[in-house]
Amino acid sequence: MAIKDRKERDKLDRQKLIIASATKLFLEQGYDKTSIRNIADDIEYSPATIYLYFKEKDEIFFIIHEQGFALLHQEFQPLLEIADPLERLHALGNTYINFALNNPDYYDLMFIMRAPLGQIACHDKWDAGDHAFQFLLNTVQECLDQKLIVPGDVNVIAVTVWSFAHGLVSLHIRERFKSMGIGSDADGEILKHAMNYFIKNLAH
Amino acid sequence: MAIKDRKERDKLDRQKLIIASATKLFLEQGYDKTSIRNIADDIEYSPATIYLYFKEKDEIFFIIHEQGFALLHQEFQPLLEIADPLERLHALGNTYINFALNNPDYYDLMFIMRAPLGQIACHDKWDAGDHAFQFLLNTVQECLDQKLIVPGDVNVIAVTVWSFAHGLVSLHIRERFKSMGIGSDADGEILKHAMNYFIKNLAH
Amino acid sequence: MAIKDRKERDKLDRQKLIIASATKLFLEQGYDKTSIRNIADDIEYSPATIYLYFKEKDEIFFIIHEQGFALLHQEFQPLLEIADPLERLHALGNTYINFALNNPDYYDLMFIMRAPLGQIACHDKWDAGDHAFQFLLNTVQECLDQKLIVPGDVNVIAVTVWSFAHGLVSLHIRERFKSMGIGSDADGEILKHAMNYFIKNLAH
Amino acid sequence: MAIKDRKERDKLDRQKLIIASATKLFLEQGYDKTSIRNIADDIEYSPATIYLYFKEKDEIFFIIHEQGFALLHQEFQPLLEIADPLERLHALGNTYINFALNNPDYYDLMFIMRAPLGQIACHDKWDAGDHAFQFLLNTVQECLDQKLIVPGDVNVIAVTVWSFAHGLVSLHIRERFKSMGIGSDADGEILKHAMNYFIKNLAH
DNA sequence: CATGAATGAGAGTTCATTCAT
DNA sequence: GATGAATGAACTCTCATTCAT
Repeated sequence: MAIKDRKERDKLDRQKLIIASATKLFLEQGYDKTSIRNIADDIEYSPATIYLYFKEKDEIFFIIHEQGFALLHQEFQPLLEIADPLERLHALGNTYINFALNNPDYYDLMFIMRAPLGQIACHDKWDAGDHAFQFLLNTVQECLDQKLIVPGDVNVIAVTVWSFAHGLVSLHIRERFKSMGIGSDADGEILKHAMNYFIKNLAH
Repeated sequence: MAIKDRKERDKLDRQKLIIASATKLFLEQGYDKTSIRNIADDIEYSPATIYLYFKEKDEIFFIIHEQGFALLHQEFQPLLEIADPLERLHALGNTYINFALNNPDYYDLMFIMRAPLGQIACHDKWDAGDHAFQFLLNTVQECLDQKLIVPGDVNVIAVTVWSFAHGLVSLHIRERFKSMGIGSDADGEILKHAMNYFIKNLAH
Repeated sequence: MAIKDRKERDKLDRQKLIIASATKLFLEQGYDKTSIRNIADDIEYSPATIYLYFKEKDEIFFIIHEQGFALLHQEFQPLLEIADPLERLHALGNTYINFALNNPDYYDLMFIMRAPLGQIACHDKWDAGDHAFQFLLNTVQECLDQKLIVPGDVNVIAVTVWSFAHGLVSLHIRERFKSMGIGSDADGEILKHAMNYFIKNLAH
Repeated sequence: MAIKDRKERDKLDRQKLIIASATKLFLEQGYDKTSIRNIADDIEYSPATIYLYFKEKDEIFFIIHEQGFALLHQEFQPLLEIADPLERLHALGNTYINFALNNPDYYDLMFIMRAPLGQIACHDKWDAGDHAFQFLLNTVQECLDQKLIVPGDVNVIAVTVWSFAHGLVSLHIRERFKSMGIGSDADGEILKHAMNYFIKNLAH
């Protein structure tokens, strides 16, 4: 039994090793430029070995995808302790921006990239996302209940908030602000200012 | 003369054919995965033929880009006649959304896709984009001057507006609302509602 | 009749035009890098036009080949007037070197390049070459008759002379002296010195 | 252990196979016209396989080059034992000719073919060549010291000797003697006679 | 279990050449 | 007579993937 256990543990270890390397490379170079061979070289195994643990390249990236959502979820945890829902909403926005700025490649994979993933995965994949959106919905609902924000349909408002935040960071990540010559963007300062302005409006 | 004309027309037609196919494929598969061969297969010409009309792959991308901005610019024209700046701002947002919904391929290419923004091209290419952003800036400034919106830095506000609109349509285009199970999105109705809510907030 | 004549003349003119351009490009860039399209662009005709005058690329280069031999032949003419055969032999060597240094691409095509030419051409092509070799043979024979050089078989001696001269210039043209770090070669001075030494030996 | 050894041997065998094929094709068609595909077809492997053994096309060429020089170097070894420098010089010439006649493919590659002499490679590659030339220089110098040959600058004389030998074999290899109708050349007899004559002159 | 070896498919690009007009 | 348009075949090189060992 013990032997079997160890073997399983070994197997998991190597899976983790692969994912760790893949994540590293992916975050460094992006999806397309991360090849199976790169990963194999990095972990000093042969490319064929990787196929013992994962069916195909996309499967690896599916896992990275999930990790991204796990990470985002984790970042959201401290927010639960903020009592005031409006304040919590604002913090949510800032946390979202920070996550995107600190993990642009995760963000890209999670919210921008055309998914290279098989359909089957589709359902599971978004559990984490759904969860996060629920959190947003709840917070907005609380704000509405306490009349802290301009009244409206809760779904519409949640979509508004998410869209705004996503627009901010995705234009930043894909460098459309730079193209437009919007200056102080490099440090992401303007993103915070915009978020402030947006929340101020909302709270009216 | 007539013959010459027809030939010119034919040539333009074939250019358009290539561009149309390329646009479709770029959108469907992304820039990297769209090969000259794919395009050639799609239009049922040989790969070499494409090089008779375009110097290199990037040139095709560049032209599509430009066309997209030209089209957007055109859509913006009628807005100049709206006297009230807040009303104009609202119309601008709706026009932007409509453009994105009607031309998701162009929109993707112009504002979402990561693509080799060739150095030389970079400047010219964004003239159109700059122009559009200027238009937004001016409108926001007028709104501020007439105290129609919550006061703030004009750049921050413009970025806020653009980000919101971009977030809306890009989440829609990349089907992240669907993934989230946000229902009535198919018809894009929710986008309009969100825009209404956003503008109402702005106008306080 | 006159019309027919003119047409023929026109045709020849255009052939010459093509050859002139091809020669220019060939001498500038070498055989492989000279494309039909280059030539067509240069003479401002379409590539297809060139095929009205020549069956294929090689045919053009066959003619250039012939021109090279004609040119070499021409350079040899003045030597006929040198009465002393040894002196003539020396001058022949120097002329050969000069021809190679002044027309390295012709030389390459004539004496170094693996012929890309059809077999048929083979016979005619070398008439000029034969002629030149005859001239060398005769001169050597005269030297022998007048006991001006170390005695030996006339063919062997001719081969010796030609080989030496060819070795000199071909190592120079293909830059093997440079590779060897033989310094003053750039100006070709060493070639002349070697020729002097060689002839001095021959004359014992 | 044995297994590992065999695998290594197999690997080397396949490298040799590629090199052999490449050498053959390079010679037959020239560097430019020899494609990786040609080589792959010839050895009945896929083009991609070749890249498992060599990083790029140039590397193959470079290795062939080196091997050629190693072989030539080896052939020169016995000559060191010849005490008389003039005799040694003569033997050197004959060895050079024999090397060229026995390995026309290598010779072509080493001394005739035009090929992209990659920058980095350039230095190392010619070490062997330099070495051989040094050997020639030393021998000539000894001949001069012992007053066995016509006096002159040692560099000039070495160039003279090398050029002569190179001229002989390269005209032979590229079949310019045949074209000229110089008969008994097939067996290479005339080359030896020419070498004899040349040395006799030198020794005067 | 791990891998060395291999490959088919595909990338962008260029070229000599052909043919209907 | 001249050409615009087109193409097949070729190029070097990379990649995800497979399979015998």
